[in-house]
Amino acid sequence: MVGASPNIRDVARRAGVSTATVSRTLAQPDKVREDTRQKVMEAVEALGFVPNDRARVLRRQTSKTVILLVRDISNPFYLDIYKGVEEAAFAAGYKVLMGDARDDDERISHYIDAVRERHADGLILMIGRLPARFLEDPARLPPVVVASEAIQEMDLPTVKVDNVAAAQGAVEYLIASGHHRIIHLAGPVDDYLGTARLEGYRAALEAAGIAYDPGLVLSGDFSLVAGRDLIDGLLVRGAEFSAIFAASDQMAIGAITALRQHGLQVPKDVSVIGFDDTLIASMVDPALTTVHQPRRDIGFAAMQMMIARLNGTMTPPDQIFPTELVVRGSTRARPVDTPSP
Amino acid sequence: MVGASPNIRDVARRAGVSTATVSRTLAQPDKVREDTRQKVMEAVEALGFVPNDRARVLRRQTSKTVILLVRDISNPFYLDIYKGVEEAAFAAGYKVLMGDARDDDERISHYIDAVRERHADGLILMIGRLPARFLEDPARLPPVVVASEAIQEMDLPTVKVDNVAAAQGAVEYLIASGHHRIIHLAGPVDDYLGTARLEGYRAALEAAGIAYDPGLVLSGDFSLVAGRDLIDGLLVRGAEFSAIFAASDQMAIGAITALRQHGLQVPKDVSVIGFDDTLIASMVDPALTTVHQPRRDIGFAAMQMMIARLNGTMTPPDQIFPTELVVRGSTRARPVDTPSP
DNA sequence: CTGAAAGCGCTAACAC
DNA sequence: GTGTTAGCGCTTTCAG
Repeated sequence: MVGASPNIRDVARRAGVSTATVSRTLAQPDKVREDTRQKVMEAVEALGFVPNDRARVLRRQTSKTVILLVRDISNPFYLDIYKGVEEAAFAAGYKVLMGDARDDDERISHYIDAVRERHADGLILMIGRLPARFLEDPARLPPVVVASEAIQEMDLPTVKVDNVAAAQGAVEYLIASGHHRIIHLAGPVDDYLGTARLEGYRAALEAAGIAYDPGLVLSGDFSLVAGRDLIDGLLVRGAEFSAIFAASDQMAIGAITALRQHGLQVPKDVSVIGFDDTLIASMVDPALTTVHQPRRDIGFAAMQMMIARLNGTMTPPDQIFPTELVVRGSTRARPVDTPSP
Repeated sequence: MVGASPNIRDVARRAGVSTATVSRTLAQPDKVREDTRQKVMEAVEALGFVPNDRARVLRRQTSKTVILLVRDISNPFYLDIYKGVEEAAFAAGYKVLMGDARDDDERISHYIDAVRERHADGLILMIGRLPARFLEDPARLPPVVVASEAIQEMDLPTVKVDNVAAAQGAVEYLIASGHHRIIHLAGPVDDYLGTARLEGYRAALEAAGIAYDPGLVLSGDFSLVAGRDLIDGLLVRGAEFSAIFAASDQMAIGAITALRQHGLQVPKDVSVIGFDDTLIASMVDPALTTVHQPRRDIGFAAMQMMIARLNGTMTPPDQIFPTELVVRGSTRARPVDTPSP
């Protein structure tokens, strides 16, 4: 329908100048005489010229773009991270694209290759593992920064919170409230995030002299559905417990749904703690007690680290952000004076 | 640290062939003799060569990439749309990138320009408006398909549901259950989605002989926070109503939060209907009555339409998908026999 | 089946 | 201040 879009030569011809002048006018207007600039801009406007960024990138050898690869785009946890990344990126003239790994090796490879194919200059990873081919040969990795997660087999620049301490704090709070049989809805236990929070859970138990019962630990993928199904299964099997510590708000909310379906009330019958302090945590009923993470700050710092790497400044040191337990309505003390029936 | 990545010439040199042969080996292996191919592949492997896609695109004049631009990435509604788009894209060898418009003209322009700069071949819009410069001069738009929404001023290929009928059906259900004073939490009323659902609301009222009261219609941006704050404001002002029809699940859930904070119960005191049937609708308590949209199908169809456009096949006709009212626990009949106090 | 060479659209030296 | 020219890395005729 529409004719092929104009290129820099069309503009040059129309303005009666060379392509170099057009390029200069667009990039450094002050290096061009007033009337020349005028002519060029007129031609640009008339033709609706937009420089072909592919050609520009090919020439400049940098795309000023970064890809943010997340574990599961449907977890709202990543949204504020994204915003933090974007803020830092924008300030430095970078663009951000977001990709969904869905915990799938093929997809992960796909995005890593996208960077190697020069679609982007760097990759911010929010996933817990890497396909074997990259572990074997780290030279194949483009510039990478890990945010919130960690790749256990490799020493990559990382921005995160102290997940062990955060989890331990949450579980200690439950124990201090009189709970002893505490379920842990863990993340995938084969990667950092899952194991770190599980470790915190175990540490709190140990500190309180409570024996660790593997039967109380269930592993899921941080999603609503996982939380619901795991707790449902547990209740069907007749397990007994008075509290749940979930490794994400999503799993916590899913768990509450399952508890309700079995006629149990939160926090009257079961106390529940989540992780992340996403927006929905304060909107559900009862509002969720959860571990707050400074998501925006994490994203911002990760992007800054990325920029430092890209600029060749030596690898920046890892950064650890603080967390905070936000107590809301989904937890309460277990009445100690009530004798069991 | 790592040396610059190898290019096609490095591979050619190492394999002792021309760059053309390397290119051919990678693109059409069967057009190359067995032993040549072997030599080339060995060199590729040894060097860890990944073709620079920017250069390839520059030469081929097509990027096989599509950008999906959504209104607000934090609304889970878009996730299944994205999955549908991606499925259709993958089947046809396309990649999908997702951008967040945040209802902001500058961001919208940014993404449209990204396509015009050849980062992508086409744009799937899930936003309700376009910056003026594109309305004035449609030739400036790259290949576009609109999904779920509509740009009122322009006749663009569109995939959506019948929003008027869907909204009308939901409100008729409330009326049939005995509700008369029904709040409508509308979307932005200056674009298609907001006005279409409002129109359905009005039509249902009119059909039942209920006078339209503009004071019962509140406009928000489909978000959780908007739903909560609008209903909160209403209750503070002492408004009376027995039901709410929200233009999104997010607003409905936010509304329920506000109702609770004012001591009102759902559905005992107020019935609530949402729109979209997102995952969370079935997980909250009470589960949300809502209008189901076939999100995945919408996304899939939109991408197929995009591919048809890109292939030059004439502009495909618009597509309308059916919706369905899913009745759950957040609505109930208003007891008619109870005299008002 | 393979190689030489042109060129995608742009930028950056280097001249003038 | 502006033009000429080489070339970013790849694909694709066109010869051979």
